[in-house]
Amino acid sequence: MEEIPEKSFLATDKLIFGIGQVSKITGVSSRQLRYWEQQKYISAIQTKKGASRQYNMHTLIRIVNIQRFLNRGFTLSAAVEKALKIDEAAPVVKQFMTTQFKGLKKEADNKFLLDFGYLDNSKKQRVWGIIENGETSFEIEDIS
DNA sequence: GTTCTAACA
DNA sequence: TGTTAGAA
Repeated sequence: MEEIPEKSFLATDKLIFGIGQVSKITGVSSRQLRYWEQQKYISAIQTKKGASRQYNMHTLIRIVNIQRFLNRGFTLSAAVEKALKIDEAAPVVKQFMTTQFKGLKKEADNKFLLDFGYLDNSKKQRVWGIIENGETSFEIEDIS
């Protein structure tokens, strides 16, 4: 039997994409990808000589983020800085959500409640994240 | 057929 | 940044 990794069921770092795949997925031209690498904005998996470039999932996501900011009108260098902030925030947000997110309640087709657990140790109030029609907000429920 | 590097009507 | 060349 194949052993299943405990931290994540998908070994995302082992998913690799060629430059053509990345270009089609992200809409970033291969010319741009090579230029960005030259500018040290992104990096391909260590490869020999003039062999074809391969990118891991993290780099793919990074490329997607940079492209999104470019589409919003940012310059390349500004887009890279924005993407870098996301790279820093992602693991923190992930840790917070995995520990604090308790479950999901579907209240209607267009309304979901995210259970964020107790507000504090008094356990007298519960925090809900609300998402309704694309709008998000918080709500505190008093527990009697 | 795809990707690489280098160069530029 | 696009595109093109010749090579791998």
